[in-house]
Amino acid sequence: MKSKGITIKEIAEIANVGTGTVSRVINGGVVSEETRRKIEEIMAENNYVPNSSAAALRKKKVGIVALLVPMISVPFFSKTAYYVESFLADRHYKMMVISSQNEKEKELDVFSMLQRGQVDGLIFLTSHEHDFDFTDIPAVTIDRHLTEKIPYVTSSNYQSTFQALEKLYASGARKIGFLGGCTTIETEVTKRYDAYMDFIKQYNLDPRVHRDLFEHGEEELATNDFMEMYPDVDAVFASSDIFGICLLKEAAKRGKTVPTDLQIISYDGVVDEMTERTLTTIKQDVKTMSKKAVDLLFAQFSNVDVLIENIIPTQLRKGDTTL
Amino acid sequence: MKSKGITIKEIAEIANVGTGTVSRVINGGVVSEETRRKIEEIMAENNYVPNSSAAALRKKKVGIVALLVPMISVPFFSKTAYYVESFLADRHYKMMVISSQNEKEKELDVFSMLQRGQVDGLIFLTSHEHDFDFTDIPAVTIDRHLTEKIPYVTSSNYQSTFQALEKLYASGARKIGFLGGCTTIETEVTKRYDAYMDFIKQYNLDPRVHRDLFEHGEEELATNDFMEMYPDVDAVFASSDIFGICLLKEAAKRGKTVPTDLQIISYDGVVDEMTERTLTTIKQDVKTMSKKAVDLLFAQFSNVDVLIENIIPTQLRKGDTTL
DNA sequence: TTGTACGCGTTATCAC
DNA sequence: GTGATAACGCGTACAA
Repeated sequence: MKSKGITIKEIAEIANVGTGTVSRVINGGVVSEETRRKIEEIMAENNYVPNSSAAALRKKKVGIVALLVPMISVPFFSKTAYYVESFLADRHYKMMVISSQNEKEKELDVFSMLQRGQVDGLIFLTSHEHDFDFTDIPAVTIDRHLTEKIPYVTSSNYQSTFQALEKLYASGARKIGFLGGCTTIETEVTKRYDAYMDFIKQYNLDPRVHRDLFEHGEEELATNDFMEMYPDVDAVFASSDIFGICLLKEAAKRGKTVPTDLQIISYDGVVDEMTERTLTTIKQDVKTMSKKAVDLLFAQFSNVDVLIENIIPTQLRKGDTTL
Repeated sequence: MKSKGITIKEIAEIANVGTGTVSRVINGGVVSEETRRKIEEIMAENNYVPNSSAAALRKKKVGIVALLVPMISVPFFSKTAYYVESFLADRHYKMMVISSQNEKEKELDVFSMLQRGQVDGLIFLTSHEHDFDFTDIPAVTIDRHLTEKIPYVTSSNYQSTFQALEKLYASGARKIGFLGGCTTIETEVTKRYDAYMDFIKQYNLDPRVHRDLFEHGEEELATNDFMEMYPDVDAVFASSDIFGICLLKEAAKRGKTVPTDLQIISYDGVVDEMTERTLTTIKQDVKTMSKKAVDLLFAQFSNVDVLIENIIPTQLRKGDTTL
């Protein structure tokens, strides 16, 4: 099976036709029904399979898209990967996953893959500054407005957060905190924090913020720090589900009852089935976001103009962590 | 940047050398220090990048490995993907992810990718029967003993499960249940069930089993059914963390206190940070398993003989769900 | 140490 | 509708 690999040329010889005709059979070109059947038969008999690299070399297209994420094992990213892969598969494309672990070098690697023609396009969810020239490269970002040229998909971060905070306020909370990570650069996710700060100002409250360059895995410690800093909080907006869960644990440790002593709303909504008590979350529509990202990329493949900004609505899902 | 793409030939012309010399510079062949420096400079100036498809066509190697999983968003699989990707990256290989959703057609697609030379090798965690000819194909499975030729990596399913059950017994549990999914075919995971049945027999207990072809997402319902069937259980072995979490929820619903009324031990140990209360789990060493899988694959690339069976030890991690 | 020339397996162009 | 043939960009004998 792996022995040799028969070529299009040999198939052509056996069938007494030109290689062009065989190629047309493979690619669905115009071939008489008779010869098509004959060639297909011969291909099946010799279990011929076309060689990807050769086709890619000619067509200047490999049929692969790279997905760049900070860490594929983080639920939001693995869920995104799941949907992206499925939408790519619909178009007979494959997905290559690069888990950058926030290392700049690894992120750059993806761009070189693009230049080498190892992938046709790029979808990325990353948070580094890049001095790369993005002119004319087929790429889409998620949660990041990189340049005026690269379309991006994101959720209604600002609005959703603001509304969630107002909900907490309406339920009586006044000592509302913000807990979350941040990145070295501005992203769409940053707007969750912006919304919080605007809210605090507008409602004339005291800010209770813990926000830093946390690595994945440090959330628990960060949450502990947060509760040390603000032992009196009565509600917290967590900028990701992970922090929401950490808050649940931390509350238990400190004998605080959720949601009576402490309310929690988290962003993402990707751990529904994973938690013992359901978090009240701002649920991102990961499926729609992924579909949009794929669609935007293929629009670029076809040189179709697209909107740069694509905001997908969220849904506030009431769980067990709010009143 | 994407405009044209300069070729090795043009670089050679500019440098007044043959294409062979340029190629040698790229691939680390024997070149005089002087010309090497000159060529490298010219390559940098014209930001030349070698074309992947052309190189792959010649070398008959693309530098890509496919990872086939049922669903990339499931924690155990995304964690595996994370490690596999990182170990592949160490060897300058890329990872393609195929999320089969248990569809046979999609699984077959991966084999065709191998034949087409779109990937060099295959790591798969899947549960379908395949009449594919596995002779001589570079592949490794995880948790599945497919044929005598394909090496596989798994954890000590039987032993670990048996020991966990004995632990429950030692703590006084006598109405011990088994809750988990199963597959259409025998896999290494099946041995967790085998261990349970052997344990029940050996200790002369009554079996309390709910085990079926659950889809991802049906776990909650299945857990409810389980508790309806056996309202009197005092301990449950859950064949995955997901079921462990579902049991926690279900216990809460029914006013059962964990671990006094109900003890839980689950297999996998991949959701540590995700749960409010820490599950007592049989923790698989996913990192070592992934490394082993990658190593086994590359051994095949180099025609090195390898062990077919590779069992990675687990660790019973005491959490909050056992006495 | 270096250059030449051929082949890797396809697709696309063009006459027929 | 079909068959030659020329690319696609690179690696590698082989000769120099």
